[in-house]
Amino acid sequence: MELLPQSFYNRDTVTVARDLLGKVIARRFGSSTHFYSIVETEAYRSDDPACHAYKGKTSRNRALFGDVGHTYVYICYGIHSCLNIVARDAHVEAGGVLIRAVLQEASGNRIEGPGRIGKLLQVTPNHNFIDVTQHDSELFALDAPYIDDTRVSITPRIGISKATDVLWRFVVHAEGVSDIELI
DNA sequence: TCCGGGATTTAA
DNA sequence: TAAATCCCGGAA
Repeated sequence: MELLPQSFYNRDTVTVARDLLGKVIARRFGSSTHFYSIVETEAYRSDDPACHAYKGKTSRNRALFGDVGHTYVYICYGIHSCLNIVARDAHVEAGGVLIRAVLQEASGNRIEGPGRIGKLLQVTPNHNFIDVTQHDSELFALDAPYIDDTRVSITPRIGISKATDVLWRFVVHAEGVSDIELI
């Protein structure tokens, strides 16, 4: 499998969130590497009140302003480390895609919830600024076939109180399951 | 130094 | 549906 190039992330954050579905996150643990395909994402842009970067750069969110294709990890509710990949085009100052659910390739298990993913991948705020376009990084992302629209639900983002109208959450479901059952 | 927000989780 | 949870950024 091929690494996703930096140009993949240098597009509108919402587009990248959509296109990241089905792509593979690889986590290197010493000599072994584990692979997870992404099945749920949300987009956050600095022109969006729900984004951490909405009020400008701070020491917590500064990774969102950094190079695209790098990680942004933040702590939520004091305990959960949540993983994002920085992605934006030139229209915004900052932006990233939150990884909300993955499929563990080895077992086929679906892991839902950004906090659980942080735990599973053992990421911490020390894992900010990791370049996921580099094969030797602890975390990197690989290309995979595009997931057809018929298998994707598009919904408002969850867990937030601002900008709940935009449809910036993308969820992959199995074939043959209707959107209505899932939303 | 201190206060409170917070892109969650879990249990009932 | 509601309560627990607690670190850390940002302001004072």
